Amino acid sequence: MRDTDLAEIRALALFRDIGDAAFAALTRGAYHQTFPPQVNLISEGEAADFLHVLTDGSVELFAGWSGRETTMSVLRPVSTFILAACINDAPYLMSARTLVQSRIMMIPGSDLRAAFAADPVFAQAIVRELAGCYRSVVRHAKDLKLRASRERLANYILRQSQQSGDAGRFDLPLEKRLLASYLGMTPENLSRALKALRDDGVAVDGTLVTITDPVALGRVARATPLIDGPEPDEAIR
Amino acid sequence: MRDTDLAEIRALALFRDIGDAAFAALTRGAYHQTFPPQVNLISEGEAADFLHVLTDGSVELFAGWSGRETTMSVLRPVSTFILAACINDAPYLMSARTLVQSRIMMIPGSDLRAAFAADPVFAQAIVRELAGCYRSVVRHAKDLKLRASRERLANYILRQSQQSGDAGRFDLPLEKRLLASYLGMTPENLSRALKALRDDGVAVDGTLVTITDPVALGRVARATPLIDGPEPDEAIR
DNA sequence: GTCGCCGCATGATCTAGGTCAAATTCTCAA
DNA sequence: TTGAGAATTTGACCTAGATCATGCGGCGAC
Repeated sequence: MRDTDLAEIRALALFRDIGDAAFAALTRGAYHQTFPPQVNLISEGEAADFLHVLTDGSVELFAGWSGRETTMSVLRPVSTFILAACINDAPYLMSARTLVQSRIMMIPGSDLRAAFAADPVFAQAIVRELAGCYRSVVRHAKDLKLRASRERLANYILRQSQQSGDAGRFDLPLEKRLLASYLGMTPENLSRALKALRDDGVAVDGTLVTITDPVALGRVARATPLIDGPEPDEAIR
Repeated sequence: MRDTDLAEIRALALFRDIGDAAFAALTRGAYHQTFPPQVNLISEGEAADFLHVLTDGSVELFAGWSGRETTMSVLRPVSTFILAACINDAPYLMSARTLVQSRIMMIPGSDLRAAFAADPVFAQAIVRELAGCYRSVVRHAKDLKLRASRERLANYILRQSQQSGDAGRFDLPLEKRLLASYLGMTPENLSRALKALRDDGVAVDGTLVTITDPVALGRVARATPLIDGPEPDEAIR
């Protein structure tokens, strides 16, 4: 593995404070690979063999049932995924695929569990990461159960705008059909909802979203930190 | 705290394998209290001060937004809750209230974090517990996003039946309005959905549910371990 | 008992959002 | 540049499930 890659990974909250020995043991057996777009990295139901760390690109976590499929999360660098399955040595509950060309480090689950047992500082970092993932899904579930689709969209736009520097203007970081799936609606309905939000201070041109009236949009969204953050999480950003 | 209580708690997966010193440190500052029904234990947004362990009774985790409210989970003994908020020292994302008279042990967050740092075995147990909670919410989210309400109900009935010894007959462990909220539907619609399932092998009389035709019900439910378990989790059981 | 409340069921109606189909725009490779 | 296929939009329509209103039945307070 390249030293520059290692340095970048070392800077992750998950690895920042652990001992050099533990870090070396973790990365010794690890792969760091580049994948083309649309590559299936893992499929739900399979055994969890590797902790994945996305260092560059974009990865979709999704799940399917009975011919249907839904986007659970879209990850940006630098994030870890499927930590929970890996820790518990359980089958994945979600599948993962690259959306664009992506670099991903894969750490063998056995190494992960060994390092976890050997280094208390690493254990602490793992727990923080896991707790963050947990809270992120809880937010997603609350969003789905408590809000109508237009409200979810309005809040998504506000969150996204804030994460892009709060300039009131940003590019959607994913295809609209995936955003629709993430928000729990159909692409058709997302299209209509975006048009409907014109009256509430949102202008859309292709992937460029502009918030023309933050107050009006805020009235629709009624954002709350208990659903919309801020908190470091692995949801779409 | 009574010795019998302590023994029971000690037997929890979370505490089973930790050292006596760590366990003593954890329980020294802990309370073990009995609460009447319908008592608010915690409210979302508040700071997380205590890890809660339900030792007897039943507790509802719920969340609200903008005048709406939804049941996220209903806990049975013995379960821990709000571990994630406590570990991260972050605000609760969910509120909790007793449904019936309940006994709950509360361990100060500071003690929890101290024990976590001091005892690697405890740290490992915490991570397992957290990973289980995470996977439980992911299942809930998949259930909500991938299934129609009747399908969710059919699967709930199958899960519940299995957890009650698979006799094909069990008592609903919660009020129907709470079940409806947990399943993401209105009480009216739950009532109709239960009636509709008569054609698919389910008979309901009050809180008593009887599966008269497991094959037919299975055809509707199309259960999968990737949503419906089995896995120790903190969802309704 | 019986009064009043609450959980639940049922019917009538409404609507958010899904489905289907067709037109339009975008992407990208030849 | 051009053409094929995909993404998106738009319109027409439909349905799952919400809402509203009413009635029933159990249960606790008095």
